[in-house]
Amino acid sequence: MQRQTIDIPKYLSEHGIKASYQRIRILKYFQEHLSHPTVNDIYQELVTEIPTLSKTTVYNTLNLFVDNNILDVILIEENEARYDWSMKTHGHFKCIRCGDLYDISVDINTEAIENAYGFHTKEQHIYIKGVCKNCAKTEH
Amino acid sequence: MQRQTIDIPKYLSEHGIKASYQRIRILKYFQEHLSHPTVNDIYQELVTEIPTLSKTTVYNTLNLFVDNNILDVILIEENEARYDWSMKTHGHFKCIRCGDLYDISVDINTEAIENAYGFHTKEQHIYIKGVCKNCAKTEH
DNA sequence: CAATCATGTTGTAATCATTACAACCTTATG
DNA sequence: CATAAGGTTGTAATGATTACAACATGATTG
Repeated sequence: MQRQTIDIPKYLSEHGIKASYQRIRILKYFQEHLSHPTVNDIYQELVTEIPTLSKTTVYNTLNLFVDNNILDVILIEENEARYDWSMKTHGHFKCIRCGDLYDISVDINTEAIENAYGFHTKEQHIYIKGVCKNCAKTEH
Repeated sequence: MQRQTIDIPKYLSEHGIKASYQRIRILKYFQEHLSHPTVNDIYQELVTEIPTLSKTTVYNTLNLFVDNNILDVILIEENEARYDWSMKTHGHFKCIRCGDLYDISVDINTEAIENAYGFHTKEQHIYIKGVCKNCAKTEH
């Protein structure tokens, strides 16, 4: 499913969520930005267009979306959560120099782990920290 | 290297850390508990034997250990950090029913990722959430 | 041994992300 | 309209983490 072509109100209804204005705008943020925003990133941008927007609403909405499997939480920062509209399982790479966050295509064999340990997997999270291509270039 | 046989003061010196009483006791905590404690877990247990212990010291010491690659931070909880004395690369599994945290033996092909994206890897973190063997048994 | 200096520890206060809660507003339904 | 259910908002509380300054400790030098 292409993120760009999604009918957001319809998409919300299909996930059992009533399509309020704020919820539409917040999900639209993810449609327009292929990034991994924090609560504040979203709030700061939307509050310029929706002056009455409350940060609590952003929190409520993001939690609602996570509970309904529309968004994933990325716990790669030490102090705040980032959110990701994941269309498929992937991992994240954070550059410790420039701080940018990249999607990476990586998968682990959860079936082997389930067999070995008897676990039933719900989510898998993979993240790598290091130095990105650009930063590796600039200062050897 | 077996965690049980390590000479802690010597181990700290080898990592360029002065072996104070508090630092020894905190690292010893990891030697005695094969768990993934929070700052509070460590503080609560040690303060009974070291009544003057400050929580700030636990924070300072754990940050010091992480900076010197003795401990890893596990960001699997939404609200607080856990710490792990990792002897080798592995992943973590958190049961969403009982809340227990397990070590799992899993590795990803970082070399392939480095080649594909030009990243230089410093750390890799893998965690899975789901239902553990015991909890899967108790309620179908 | 005493003096001195660097380093480690402690407690309090501040910071900051997140949540609780109550009041208010909006929407759907009869 | 009237009413109820649900959504939004703002403020206050919570709780993990850090900043900072005072104090204690341990090593070094004369």
